[in-house]
Amino acid sequence: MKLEALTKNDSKKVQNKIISGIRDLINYKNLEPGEKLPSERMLSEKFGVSRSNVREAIQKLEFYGILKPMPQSGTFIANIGVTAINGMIEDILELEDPDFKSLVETRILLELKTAGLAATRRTEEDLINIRKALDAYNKKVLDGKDAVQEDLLFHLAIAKASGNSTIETLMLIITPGIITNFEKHHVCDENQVVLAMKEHEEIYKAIENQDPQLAKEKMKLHFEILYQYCYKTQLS
Amino acid sequence: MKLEALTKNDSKKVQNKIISGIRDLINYKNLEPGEKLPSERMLSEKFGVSRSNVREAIQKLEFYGILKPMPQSGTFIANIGVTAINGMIEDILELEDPDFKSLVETRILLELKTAGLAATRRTEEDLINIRKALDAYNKKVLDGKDAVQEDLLFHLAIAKASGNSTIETLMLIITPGIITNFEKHHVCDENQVVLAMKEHEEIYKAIENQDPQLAKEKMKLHFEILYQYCYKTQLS
DNA sequence: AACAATAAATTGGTTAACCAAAATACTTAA
DNA sequence: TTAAGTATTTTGGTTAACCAATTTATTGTT
Repeated sequence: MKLEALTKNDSKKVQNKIISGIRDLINYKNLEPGEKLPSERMLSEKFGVSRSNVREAIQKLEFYGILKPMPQSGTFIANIGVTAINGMIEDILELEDPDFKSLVETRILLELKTAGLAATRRTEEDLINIRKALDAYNKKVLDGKDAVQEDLLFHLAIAKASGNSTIETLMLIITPGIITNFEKHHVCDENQVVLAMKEHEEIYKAIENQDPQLAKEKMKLHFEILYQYCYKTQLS
Repeated sequence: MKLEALTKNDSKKVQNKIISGIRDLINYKNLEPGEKLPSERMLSEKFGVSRSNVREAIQKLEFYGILKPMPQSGTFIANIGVTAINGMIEDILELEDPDFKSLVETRILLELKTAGLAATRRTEEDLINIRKALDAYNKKVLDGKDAVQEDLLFHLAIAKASGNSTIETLMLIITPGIITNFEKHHVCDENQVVLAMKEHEEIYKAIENQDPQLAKEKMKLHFEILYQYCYKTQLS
């Protein structure tokens, strides 16, 4: 058996090792919320890894809001308590790559919400942006070209119009996974792509007329086929 | 006027500059999906920033699934098309820090879903974990101590039982913002904390009995007060 | 001309030294 | 003893050199 490098795999292992090490430190030393983590140099020495590895792990935990590095001062533990940090890190370590089904399920959940919210809160500017995205999609489809991206941008425009920055962020996070899985599963056939133009138009109209209930319904209709593809049952 | 350092602010500006620079590169050079980005060294020189700055920006875009660094080979652009990348980066650059309202709105959306899904899909092991979290919360409350963290862990246990890894990830992402804003707004008073024990119990029972509709209803009830605090209207 | 072998250049990852701001320890003056 | 001032240490951030895997270019052989 060859001694392979497996650099990418290793690097993830190293990062998880550091993250769990930080968790243990917080537990063992019982660091209070708002306290400082040991310095990056100490951590790299303690865990036997490079300082850049430590910095990467810290950046990841920073993304999840657990740590906050302060220049020339130290990295501070978020003021959310030891118990929460333990639970969160435990979950973060176990996080697996999202499967297509869970992506779709989540996307539909978010999209139905954004459709309703956008209908309620959309500004005139939002409307213009959605219209632009819609036209771009139609043009691509009528030219017989692939329009997966334009489709996504139409939906992201609605997300932005929802006035909920958190949902918008979450939509962005799941979007790449959606696109790559779409292409992998060959979800979009010719009929659906053309049908979607009409569905999009109806969604747009509902948002324009500020009818949340209708916008939600039309969005649900729009996702019916995709949902059935994943779950073999109707979208309730 | 003093020439202040503003290191933290600057570093964000630098990162955005790099990210938009990368976007422009992709547009201008019209890099096809799956192609390589210019090397980190070239980018750092082109943008007049350090290579570590470039690496950080790349790591951020990696998180959003737009870039994928390959050791000793290059950083590859996700196979999601130029248009989608443009739209996504545009949004990422404009992303603002989540406000409390949007956090709560999103949390309720996710929690109602996880409650229903957990009721349908929970395993025996899930049930045990939820029970544990529930007991931990009760103990803290009965001891008259703060139990915000234990509360969150109860809800995260339900999220895990939902069997939807994507939603679980999203819950984790919004959790720190929730906790810090909770403390800022002093949302939890004594009455609610005690009342929550009963509500939690009912949610648990519904999940145990695999009654999705009831679980969702009980969860909605559980969030009623918080929602009214944010929006001054009833949770529809 | 085509292909295999080899050498050079390029790549992301890693390491270690350095920087300026910040925190701490120490000294000094009242 | 206390408070102010100063020197030292510690900190995250930055830089540049280095590493090994990879890719590309070159050379050599048939």
